[in-house]
Amino acid sequence: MTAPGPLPGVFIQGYDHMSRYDASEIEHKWQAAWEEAGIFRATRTADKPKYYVLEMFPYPSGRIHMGHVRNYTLGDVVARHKIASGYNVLHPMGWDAFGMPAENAAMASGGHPATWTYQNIADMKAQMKPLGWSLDWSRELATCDPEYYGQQQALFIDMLNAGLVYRKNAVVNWDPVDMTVLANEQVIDGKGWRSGADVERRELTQWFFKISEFAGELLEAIDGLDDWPSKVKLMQQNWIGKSRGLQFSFGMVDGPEGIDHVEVYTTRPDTLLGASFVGISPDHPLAKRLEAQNPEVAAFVAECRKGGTTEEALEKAEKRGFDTGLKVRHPFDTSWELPVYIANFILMDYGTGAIFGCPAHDQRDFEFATKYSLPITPVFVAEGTDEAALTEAYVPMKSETVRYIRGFAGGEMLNGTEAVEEAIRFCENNGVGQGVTKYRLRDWGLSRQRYWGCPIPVVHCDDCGTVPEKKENLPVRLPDDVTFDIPGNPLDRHPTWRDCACPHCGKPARRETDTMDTFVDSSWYYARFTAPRAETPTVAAEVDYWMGVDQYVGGIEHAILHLLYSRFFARAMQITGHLPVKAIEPFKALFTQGMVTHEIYLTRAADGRATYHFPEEVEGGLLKATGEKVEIIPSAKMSKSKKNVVDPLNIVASYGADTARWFVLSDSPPERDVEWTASGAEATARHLSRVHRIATDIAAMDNGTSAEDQDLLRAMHRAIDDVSKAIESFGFNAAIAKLYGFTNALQKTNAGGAARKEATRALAQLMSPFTPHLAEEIWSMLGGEGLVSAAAWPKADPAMLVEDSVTLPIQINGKRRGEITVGKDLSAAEVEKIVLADDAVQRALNGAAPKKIIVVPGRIVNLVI
RNA sequence: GCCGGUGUGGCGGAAUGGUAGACGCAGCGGAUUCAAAAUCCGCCGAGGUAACCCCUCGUGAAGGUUCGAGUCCUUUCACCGGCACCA
Repeated sequence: MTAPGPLPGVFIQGYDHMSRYDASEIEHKWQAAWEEAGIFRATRTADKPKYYVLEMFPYPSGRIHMGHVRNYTLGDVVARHKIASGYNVLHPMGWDAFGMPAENAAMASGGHPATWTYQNIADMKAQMKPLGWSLDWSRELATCDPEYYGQQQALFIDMLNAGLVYRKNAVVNWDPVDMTVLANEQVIDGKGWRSGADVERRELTQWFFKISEFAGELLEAIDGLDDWPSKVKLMQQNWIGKSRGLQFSFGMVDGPEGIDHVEVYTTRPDTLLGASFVGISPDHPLAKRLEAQNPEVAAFVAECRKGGTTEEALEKAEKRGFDTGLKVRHPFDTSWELPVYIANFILMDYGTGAIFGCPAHDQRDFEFATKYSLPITPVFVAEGTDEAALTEAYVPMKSETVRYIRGFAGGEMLNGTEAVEEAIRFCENNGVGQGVTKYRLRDWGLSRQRYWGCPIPVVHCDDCGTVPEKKENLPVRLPDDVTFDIPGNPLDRHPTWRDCACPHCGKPARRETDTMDTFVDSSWYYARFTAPRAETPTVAAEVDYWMGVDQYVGGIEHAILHLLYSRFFARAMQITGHLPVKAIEPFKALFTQGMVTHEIYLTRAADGRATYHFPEEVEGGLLKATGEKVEIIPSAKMSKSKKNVVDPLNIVASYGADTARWFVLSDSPPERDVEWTASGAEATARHLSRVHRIATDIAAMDNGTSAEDQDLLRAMHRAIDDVSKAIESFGFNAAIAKLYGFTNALQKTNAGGAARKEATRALAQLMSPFTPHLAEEIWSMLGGEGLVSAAAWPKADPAMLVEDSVTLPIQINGKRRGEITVGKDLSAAEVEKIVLADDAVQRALNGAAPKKIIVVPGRIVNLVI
């Protein structure tokens, strides 16, 4: 990392007032003042409404980045505005502190994950404090603290007792590098989301949360999340994936012993007469039975499992099947027999793990049927066409009406949705299966074979089976004496940690050595913040008062997993008595912010290989060191490997926290990406310096009056109104634009000292959510009472927002041709008269009379000629 | 492939269906200065015009609705993001 460079004279030189803008001095001073006043400590009082603002807590990597700065500044603006607006604000901060990087660090350098993690927390906190966020640090928590994870264990036990947790054998994604299981959601392109290793499929006994039982409820409740981005809601809806279909059985002709049918699920029962084969998953019980008996099957199945789920594999891999030789009978015609294939593209986790293939109307089935020379029988054809040989599957939209040539229910002309419902009704009436609603959402596998996570508080006893630990024995602490020199789970190989007494019968027993997925930790921290030191997971009075979170702020990358898990946990905690019903949706409003991006600078070697350069190494498109021209890639996500990073510490050291805060909010709407530019940061620093100078000058003025006082005060009220509205609607870039405008007005005005001082105090207040330190400084310079951070938010006087006269543009046939200024209450008829007398209008009319005149009061006049 | 989102000056972006380009950056000109930095003032979509005026064009493209469209509708292109052998 490069050291903060010398300042390019932004606020030092040439500014020869007695007190120049020294960000560092100001920021330290006011942070100390806030600390002393304790104004950010959340208190529960009956006299004020509450407001809970929360940003997604960070992983303690040890270093904050610009994304953090933007995220926490966004939340801070909301929090500070709400404090000033008279709310008891809860704005806490903590650490998502369990997880693999700590173990990786321990493996790499031989230390202990706890040492590494707590050092990082200390470092990161030290980096965060100078940003001046209005956080209640007294509520700080770390998920790796026994104080936290002990309560998580209590919660887990309650959930276990409530039947929300269970154990089952399951095919899981095994990360061979990290030696751990990954949730389906944590497998990205067939690779582990952290290690990047190709994921294998293995069968293990795993702990699961019954989130799928809540699929319907979680889906329906999305409609009530009015203050969530519709994009996130849609992503969750798709993830939960509701489908309507028919579940039914194919009877087996000569099945292995004990297996006389194959249960399938289909969303297209209307194509039943186009069935040409039955496919089962390699993990289907029938496949397993055959695998045990037939080495050929075993080989095929093993091949499927090895092929795994990597994207290339799936892309390249043909649809492959293994003909089991078994036959099933078609439910409509028992003499019609279909072959049973084990197929590599069928997932055991979805539906029943078995399908019937209708090659005519499913491209995947079509390819499969072509490969294995299975019949391809169309069930319907496009309107106005006749049956013809197919070269690819015909898959129209379900809303499209088609002509059924092998339909068996409803009419001939139907759209897909109607046909499916008719087919389900027909099948149910004829005793062939039943209509069911299924969800794509699967249960949440939470077991991890890792050390640095919350131990699952259960005990395995030879006599009593799997029993929860007694609550009085919580927390089940992680042992300190562990090593990480070999992969795998240190808990598993610890000499004594596993040994314990059965909580039930007292005999010697073994602890569970799985720890919890870190998504568990972050699924309830929002509730824990309301009583972070309590000896129960939550405290009724506190959660009743503070929950739910009024504004949650974080990245879109958590749109599905974290947010869905949290919604599930809120329900589970309600069932187990840890949260009130009103907090069933934990996050009332969600805001997802964009990234901070930066140009990438690179030079290329002769062979075309890129070398990346830090922004500090580049000036004017040239490398400082060699003068070589650099290639510039615009607007890329900040990434250490591409070196297009800007260290917040350098920015704070060079320009101050207020500059960093202002700039990350100024240039783009918060939900969009913002590009960090050196010139933009410098311009921000210049502007803040200018504000300081203007305020210094005004503070030194006499309290005179002038004819322009009213104009300035009108501008002030206009600014109060605009900025307040912009803040409330997350238009922070717009709020900042208005603050620029108001500052310009303040600089140019000839108003008297009294009015200018009043306006400057208002400016300080309006700036305080964005640049709180400078705002305090100005406030105190101008004789503001107490801290501006604690002062009541200013209110715009409606009377001062009304202009006496308005300027109306005049359009002729929709094109602007001139303007008139008239009294605000002038009648439409009067306006018409004035418009018609206007020179530009006369010229355009050229003697003719207008066909039509539209007068929109206070807005515009349009003449049609 | 499906589902979203976004396309506006050199750049980031602003515009309840009502003056397109607020505000900022960059750039240009000027004041100040011995000079520079800093600061202040002004200009800044394209084209036409000697020029103020004024005129023409202009919000990815093509249509449409409307007195009036960046905004609404249809079609289309490009880019970004999410999802997927999901039965």
